[in-house]
Amino acid sequence: MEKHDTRPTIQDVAQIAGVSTATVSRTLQKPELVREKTRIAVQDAVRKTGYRINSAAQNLRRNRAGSVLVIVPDIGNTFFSEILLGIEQIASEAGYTILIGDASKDGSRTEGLMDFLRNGKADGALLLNGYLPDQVISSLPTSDGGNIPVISVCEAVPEANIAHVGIDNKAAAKAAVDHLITQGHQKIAHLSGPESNILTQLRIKGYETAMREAGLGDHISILPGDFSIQSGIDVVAQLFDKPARPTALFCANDEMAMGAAFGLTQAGLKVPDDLSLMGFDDIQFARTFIPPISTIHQPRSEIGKLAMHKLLKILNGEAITQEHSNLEFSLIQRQSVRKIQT
Amino acid sequence: MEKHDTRPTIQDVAQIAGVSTATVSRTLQKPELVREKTRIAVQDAVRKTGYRINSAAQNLRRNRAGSVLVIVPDIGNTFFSEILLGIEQIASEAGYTILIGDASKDGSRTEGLMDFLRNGKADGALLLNGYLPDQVISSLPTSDGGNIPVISVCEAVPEANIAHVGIDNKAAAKAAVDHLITQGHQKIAHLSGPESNILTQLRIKGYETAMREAGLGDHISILPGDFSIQSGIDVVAQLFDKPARPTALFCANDEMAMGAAFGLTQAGLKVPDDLSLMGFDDIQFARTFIPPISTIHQPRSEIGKLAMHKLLKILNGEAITQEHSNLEFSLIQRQSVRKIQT
DNA sequence: CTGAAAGCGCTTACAG
DNA sequence: CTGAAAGCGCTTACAG
Repeated sequence: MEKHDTRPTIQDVAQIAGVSTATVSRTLQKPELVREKTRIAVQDAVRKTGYRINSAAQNLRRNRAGSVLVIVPDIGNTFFSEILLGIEQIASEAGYTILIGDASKDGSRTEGLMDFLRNGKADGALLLNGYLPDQVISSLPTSDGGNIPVISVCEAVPEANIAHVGIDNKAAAKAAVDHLITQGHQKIAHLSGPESNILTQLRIKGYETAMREAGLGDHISILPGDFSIQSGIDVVAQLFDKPARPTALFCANDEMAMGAAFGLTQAGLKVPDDLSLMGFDDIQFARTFIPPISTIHQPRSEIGKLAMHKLLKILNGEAITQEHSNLEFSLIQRQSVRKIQT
Repeated sequence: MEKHDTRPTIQDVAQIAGVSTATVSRTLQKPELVREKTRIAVQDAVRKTGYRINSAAQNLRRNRAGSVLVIVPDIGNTFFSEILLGIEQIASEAGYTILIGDASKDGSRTEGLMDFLRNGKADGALLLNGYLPDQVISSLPTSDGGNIPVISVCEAVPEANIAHVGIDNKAAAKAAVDHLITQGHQKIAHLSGPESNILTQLRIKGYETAMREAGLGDHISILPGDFSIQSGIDVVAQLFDKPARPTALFCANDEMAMGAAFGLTQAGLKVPDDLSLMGFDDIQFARTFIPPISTIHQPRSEIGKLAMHKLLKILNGEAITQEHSNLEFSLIQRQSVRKIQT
């Protein structure tokens, strides 16, 4: 059993292969530069010694970290895991490692996590939490191309000059509400996310647009939530307060829709008989919830992959920041919406 | 806006402070070794230059990676996120960074991920997936204390000489079944995890023990599942095949319990009226599922913290491997189990 | 196609 | 309490 500090180095390989360390390095990094015979000798020596590159040395020499930081608001939220998987796949193909930082919901840890960039522990960052103060941005190191190697995912960072990957949230919210309207609903309320959140604002806009275009402006009713299951449970009481109780509730995410269904059940009401529910995101549990939740599907894996691809381009000095990409969402009809005869 | 390759180094700080790089390093690492006046001068220079340590250089010099690998079978599984949070908290306090590797359910990627250890990209590993072939273990570098810096979490790795943190799964499964028995159930079936899984085996043992001790050995009925929601849905058909349909089903995890509830609902049956359900793990969604799932709670955050603490000890050469620690579980009664009059 | 040599940014044993 | 110097393990421009 070899000791930690006894790992074979490039020196050992060079000695055994009878070449210089430069040749070993070349064989490993750019084999096409090395004569076949030499290459084979080196590869044999690598095998014989069990040599593995020392990443710290390589990174120091290459002036990079070999890793990218992914900041999520909450690791415990299933919405992010598929995005992470997409990111990780592309990153590892490119030889990058992923550092996952949980920024806690209030975003207060974001700044601390950004030290990873400043310390050179990460070469770039993917922000899934829509939070990045201007002063933090300006303190960040830039990539070779002179760009800030940071990309916002799903939640755009308002005003920041960074690239973004997500979906058209306003259009998606409108599609959700349009669906409810198509099913005959008119009194449609909206359970929104936290006020300051950019997604909240876009989804509210989509809701309002759909309602107005259908001549339902008078029925617009926005109830404040915070994306948590609990705020879905809590909204049920408010629903009863209304003089004209809505027949449908469009929730800004699936968790709140599930919470609302739970609260309704506790109050002796049923979904969709007593209230139709639309969610947003299509998280894993929405499909087998009772009843299964109709929702907006986001292509999470694709979003993660595209975001990482873009970041790689910036790191290679190929791309410019500031570009926004929206991927296709889709409407998933399940059993939480009932058709109303009109 | 400074360029990436223009970050201030310890040299710059030394020059401005009028001291040697050694003194700067000491001020940063062991301030008590430096005279106050000197220390202040250095700290001023650090502030003035905006100096941040270069981790790659530090790690190279210290012959460590400064990070630990956490292997999870599936990032998308909410069960792991709280464990991860616990791990991350302790790790970051100790100045370690976390690399999360998704091993995919079949464990086939585990070996690839172990290259992080061999490459020196990680100093140790936390295994949440119960898989580590012997030959991999013997190829791993050891820590200063001569121990293998790997700890299994939740799922013990059979036969491997590595430390472990989790709960007493057999006792927990027995407690779950005892609860069902206390509620008057006799025909209690068990939906198990995948056969080869160590947790599956322990939970089956707990189930069998509880049944036998209650004189219910004849009612033992083990249905094979795989921890997925789908296998919970699929089990419903098998339930109907039985000559004497069970009145309760103990599921080896919450996802399968939720799947079973879903399948039952689709078949026009209700939980707990037609079948009582017990889950295991107490994942986030169990509490607000309809009906809320009775289950076994695992102290996930504590498990993560303890595991990371142990790993740190091994990395510091303080602890020995091979030690097993079980934390307290608890039985959570919710509404998926009905009391049977006897 | 290959090697000698410099250097990436730190840390630390040694000497004073 | 502080500094000069060696060295961690790589990569690469330069020369041949």
